[in-house]
Amino acid sequence: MHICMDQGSQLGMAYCLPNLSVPDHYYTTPVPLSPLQLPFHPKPLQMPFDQEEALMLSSDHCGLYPLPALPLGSGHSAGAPAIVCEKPTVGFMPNIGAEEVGTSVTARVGYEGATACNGYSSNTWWRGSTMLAGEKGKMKVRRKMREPRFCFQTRSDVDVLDDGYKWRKYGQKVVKNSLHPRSYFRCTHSNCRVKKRVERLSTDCRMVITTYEGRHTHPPCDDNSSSSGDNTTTCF
DNA sequence: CGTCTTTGACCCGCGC
DNA sequence: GCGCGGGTCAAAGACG
Repeated sequence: MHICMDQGSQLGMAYCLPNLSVPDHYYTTPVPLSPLQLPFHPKPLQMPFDQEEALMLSSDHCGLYPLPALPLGSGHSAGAPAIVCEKPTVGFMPNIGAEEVGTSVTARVGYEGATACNGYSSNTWWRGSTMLAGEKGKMKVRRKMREPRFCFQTRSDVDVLDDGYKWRKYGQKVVKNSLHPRSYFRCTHSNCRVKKRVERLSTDCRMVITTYEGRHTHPPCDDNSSSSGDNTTTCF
């Protein structure tokens, strides 16, 4: 397995460069990164996807804000020598997300950011936190801008990959132009508003697109015994 | 009985 | 202004 990521993400790990012009390249780390470790998820994912599958990191044009300490593949240097490879799709597209990712044949990881680059806390949200609990229906507080999003695509038989956190499903929706419903999950930890969406590619039902939104405010569950889709673990 | 999933309804943003 | 589509809520049911 390889991790591929474009320069936007690479730079985004260290700097905040909102208007950076980025060469149309992907960078492939020559070192196999296994297990995969996501920026928001310190615990390596237990991914049953094809070992030959390539994973690519990318970010949208304005999403170049600092990633959290990103030990892409713990033990491997994020600044390891990179191999430039062709970018498979259009260049530095805005709003790389599940929709865009879904057009790729290879598995890839995208880091989708909001407009603000000066940190997670400055994202222009219609703060849901301003809504009192039980003040439902006041959807004026619905988020206007999205949290930083990190999406990736894997080939897997299971929908929900174990990333070390405990999720609660709060919705499922059939989306247009997709044969498979999209599932919505929320981190069960209190005060943690991280969400994730899981859907399968209509063109390849084996491909699972997972989109994380937001950052966890707590460490992951340390229960390694949990299997994919297993919600028996405990977060603290 | 507590927790989680399902699912229909509701709300909002956006395009026309 | 209207309709469509995506995202969220919450009641009800399932499950352990």
